[in-house]
Amino acid sequence: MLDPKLLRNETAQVAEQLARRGFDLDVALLAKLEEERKQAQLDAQELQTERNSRSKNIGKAKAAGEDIAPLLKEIEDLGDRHKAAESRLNDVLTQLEQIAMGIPNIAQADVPAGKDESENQEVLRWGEPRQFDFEVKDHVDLGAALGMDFDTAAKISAARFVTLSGPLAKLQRALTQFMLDLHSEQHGYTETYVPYLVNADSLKGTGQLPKFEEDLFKVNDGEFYLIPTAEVPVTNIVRDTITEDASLPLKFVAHTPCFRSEAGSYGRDVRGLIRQHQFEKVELVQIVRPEDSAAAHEELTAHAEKVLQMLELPYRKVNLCTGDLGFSSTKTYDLEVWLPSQQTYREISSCSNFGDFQARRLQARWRNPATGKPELVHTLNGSGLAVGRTLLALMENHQQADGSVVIPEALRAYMGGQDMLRV
RNA sequence: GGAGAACUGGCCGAGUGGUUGAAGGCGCACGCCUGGAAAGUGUGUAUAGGUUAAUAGCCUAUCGAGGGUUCGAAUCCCUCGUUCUCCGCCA
Repeated sequence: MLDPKLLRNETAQVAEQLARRGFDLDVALLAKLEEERKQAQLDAQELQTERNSRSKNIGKAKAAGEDIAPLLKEIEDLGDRHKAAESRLNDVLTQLEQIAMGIPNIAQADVPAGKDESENQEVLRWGEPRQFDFEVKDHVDLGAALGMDFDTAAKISAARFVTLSGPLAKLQRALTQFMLDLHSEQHGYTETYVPYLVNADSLKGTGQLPKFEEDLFKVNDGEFYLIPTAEVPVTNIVRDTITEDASLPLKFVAHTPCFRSEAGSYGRDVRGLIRQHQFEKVELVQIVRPEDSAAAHEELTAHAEKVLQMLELPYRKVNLCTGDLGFSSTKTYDLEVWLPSQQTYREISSCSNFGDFQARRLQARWRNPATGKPELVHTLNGSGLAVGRTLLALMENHQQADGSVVIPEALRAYMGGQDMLRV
């Protein structure tokens, strides 16, 4: 959520900023509702004040043993008037709230303007895509011989699920362990275990609700939702809390499965592991002082890049343009790994700085020693990395002519010293 | 799943319908006292919204959350949540 004061007082500038990312703010409607809100609030408060003072007087009169009947008669209709004023106020507030919850974050100044992903700005490339002297297979073909089975998963559940068995299942676990160890031991994150079913308040806090409900799996009639990313439970650790200055920054790393309905993506990436209803991800989350968030964003992205580097996977880093930027984000770097089978870079990590946007919804604050007051923190997160996509990227990039897959050096300790997945 | 008890400010804790945003204590901040400290002592010590040039003043809300009763609710009623105890079940 944007700062309501900013939205109120600087509506024109906010609208201009939002237009940059293709969001059309209804300035006139907002101004009208704001005017109504002000009047309704004034009315309600005025009646409230009167009721309070009248009631006090009745109390005094009663204590003094006077007859309070005439006093009661005087304010017969006050209650109704007050209720009416309050319900008017609530109507307006609800409308304003709905609008506010649907407004995306404002992009930082160095986010390139653009309409869609084609206008994202490449920041850097790391590693050389390997030249193969044989015909490359994609991970589905490679996986068929190594224990990756989509048909069995479809029988058990549906399309967009997978079963892994044997060495591939172990490799996925090894990747997860490797990432968790790297971030917790080398990068200063606290390993964290969180619920995979969350309530609606948590999803509102991080911005998935109310706007993106169709992307989620709903459980038990809406009592819970399956998490689409660990960002939700982990960031919500600080919901409704005031963190002491000395404790900042908070850095969490969590491994969780992620569940996405993929409504609206029918026909896209139907083959293979790229787009699944259920996948594993290691997520990095940072809660920082506002002035530190830009630096933290660079740092967090570098932590995710480190994983790709250690796994010897070529990638590029892109600064998402305004049109491709996520709803809650002020700035996002995507890391895209090279996929030989597709001869292109595909997203494997998304690292975002949300500014105070999530913090405001979460009421996540810190006590600023300079002011002594609770102020909103900044929140960030990034995949470090999406494990399923890492698995497929590793298979494809490190495949051999005979269909076996070389295990990168950094991972071998997690595979009992094994250096290759043999067919 | 069943039965019972509880939920008050940073913490502890008083308060069963009337000037209670809330006694008292602890903690914290500043001052006095002291050679310095402790003790003692004085003052202050929430969050959010509105109004405003103002983090001045004023108004409003907030005693787990949401509804209700009432002129008036921390106090009465209902629903929900959380914690604790006992029973059942269970990895």
